[in-house]
Amino acid sequence: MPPATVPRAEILDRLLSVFRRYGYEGASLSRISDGTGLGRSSLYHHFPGGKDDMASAILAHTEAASRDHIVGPLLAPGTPRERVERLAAGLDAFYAQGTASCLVELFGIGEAGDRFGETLHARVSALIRLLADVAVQSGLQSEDAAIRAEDAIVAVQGALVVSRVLGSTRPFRRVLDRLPELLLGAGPIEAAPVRNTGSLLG
Amino acid sequence: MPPATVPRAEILDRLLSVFRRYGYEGASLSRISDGTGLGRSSLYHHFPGGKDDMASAILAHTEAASRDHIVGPLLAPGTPRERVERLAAGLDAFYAQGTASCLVELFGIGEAGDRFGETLHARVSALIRLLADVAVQSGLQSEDAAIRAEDAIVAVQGALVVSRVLGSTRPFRRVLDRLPELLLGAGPIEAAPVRNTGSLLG
DNA sequence: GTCTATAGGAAGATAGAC
DNA sequence: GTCTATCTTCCTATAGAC
Repeated sequence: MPPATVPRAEILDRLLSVFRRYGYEGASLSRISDGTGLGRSSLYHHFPGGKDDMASAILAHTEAASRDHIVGPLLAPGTPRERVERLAAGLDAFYAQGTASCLVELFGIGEAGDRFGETLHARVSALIRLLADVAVQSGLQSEDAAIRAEDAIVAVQGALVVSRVLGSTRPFRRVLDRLPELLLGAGPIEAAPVRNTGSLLG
Repeated sequence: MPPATVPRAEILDRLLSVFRRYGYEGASLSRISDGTGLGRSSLYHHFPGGKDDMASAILAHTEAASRDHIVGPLLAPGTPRERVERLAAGLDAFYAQGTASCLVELFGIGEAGDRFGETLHARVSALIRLLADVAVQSGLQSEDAAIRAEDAIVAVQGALVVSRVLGSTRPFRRVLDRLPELLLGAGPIEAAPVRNTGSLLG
């Protein structure tokens, strides 16, 4: 069999799916080998540092994917609402319609957390700041924007957890649908949903 | 039962903290032994089935704790708002002010997920139904109540993830503060959800 | 109930041929 | 780049004394 050269990006995609399935600690070299189709030696050829090296490469790889699916849509031209709607579509792709665990769950616990926690912290912080910028550009005040941005990330992460445990992508899809509203507030055309702001009942 | 040197409840608490620190796969018997102060043989004496047995016992143990901190406050007498406020206090205790990972992160991934996923699914589903009941009792329509209940759980789970990765309990505390509003809608007196709880990114 | 000791296997990682 | 073979370390789990 000739050397069926597998592109590095493809290897990283397969690696990520193994880590997403088993978590960092649970992803043994045997499972990684099975999941990627690469033998142990091939794995160590591509990632001399072993699992740690693989995880680092995955994080760098997902950062690139994040630029395509998340940061790009947010920075591209358009109204804030349009950009957030594109972001929602990008998140849908990035998280495989809500079936994929978030990276914090995979690399933020145990020894992996000690090793990669700071990287994840930086990534999440940067994303929150980015979302807050968009909210500010839509006219919200700085403090309100920061809170909404954090709430939006909280909702996305929580939806991934709940979707997984319930075996349904519905929570994730609902959060994505509400993302523009969560981040920017109710739009000018579609009135605020049954949000009971003036009732005197108690 | 002869006098046990360490009460079973205490053992389970220590066990849970080890699993919360390392996750299921990462919690090796050595680490469990260190974290609990029990030798290997003692552990197998208390849990003949090994790690699987320990995790099962922890899940049963947390179900009891859930009755004290979560279900109890929700079913105890009082207005829906009072009950949800008590629930928030119970969640605060249950999740150690937001510093503890949720069980879905620990036991819902990898082999542990195959083994305990159904249990977690049942637990989360039951909790969502319980929250929806309270929302209905506060006057919300059934569909709205169900959605709000799910959103509330999404927010709590997401806040735990984000709080951990940011190294700050603020997201979790903010979600608990907003929990009555999330679940029941804005109250009759304070209508504006705009709330200044401090600067972001701690 | 807890100890020491150890079995049996799987883990991560490496060496050298091709 | 991939293979087979192997090393060391750590793993879960058990046995038997006290």
